Amino acid sequence: MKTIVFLIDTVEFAKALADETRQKIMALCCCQWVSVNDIVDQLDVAQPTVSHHLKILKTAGLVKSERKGKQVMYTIDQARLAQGCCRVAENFAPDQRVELGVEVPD
Amino acid sequence: MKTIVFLIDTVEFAKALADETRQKIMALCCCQWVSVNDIVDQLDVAQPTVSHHLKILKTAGLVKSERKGKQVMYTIDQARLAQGCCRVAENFAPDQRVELGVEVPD
DNA sequence: TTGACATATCGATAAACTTCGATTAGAATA
DNA sequence: TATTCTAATCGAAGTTTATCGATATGTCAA
Repeated sequence: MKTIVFLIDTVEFAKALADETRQKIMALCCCQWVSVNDIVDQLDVAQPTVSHHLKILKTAGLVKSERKGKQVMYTIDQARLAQGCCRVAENFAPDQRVELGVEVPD
Repeated sequence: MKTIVFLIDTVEFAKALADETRQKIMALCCCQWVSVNDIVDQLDVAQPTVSHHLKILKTAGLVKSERKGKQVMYTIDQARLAQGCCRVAENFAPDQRVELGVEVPD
């Protein structure tokens, strides 16, 4: 069996994170699914701008989306995001112990 | 005793990381002290450009520097970098277990 | 199928960023 | 002190990015 591992590109990862509006959007779709309009309503940003940022986040793999009727719902891909953080730490702070723990079922 | 905690600004942190040349520079000064000229010699980038990037990295707290004679030596502030990674993970992937381990002396 | 709603794409503009040559500032040495 | 070596700053040019209004696409309901 061939195992394909998608290594996160740390530059693309950092670029996706490197904007205040995008981090606000990420904060809104952390731990919940939100529509584009939900985000527009809560931030002082126009709808095309939100769509633009969501596209960047999605391309970088930081959010995932799902259409639900007329709406498109977004949420953070937490596993992917954690993976990116760990990869940056591994690359540039190898002497520190930054670990991606695994949830152990009760 | 008052404990002052400098919380990393995750936007500034990500912006500092969000450039290929800067990540190359970081790779070079990871786990070792290197001079500006060392970096210039190993990358295909002009000296003012390297100084510019080092300044951004330093302002963000990702590298520290020390003058040694004519030269200024730089190295990554690994603790700080790991802290930034953990903070991003805490903010945007709270359900994942990304941990900053503590070295235990033998 | 028509109308209303939600989101994506397009095109333009302004701001931010990267890069480099030229110059300046700082430190060691002859 | 004059010279040389190293790094920082300045100013300009080119590129990338963020933003928004206008418009197109897609989905549902009447």
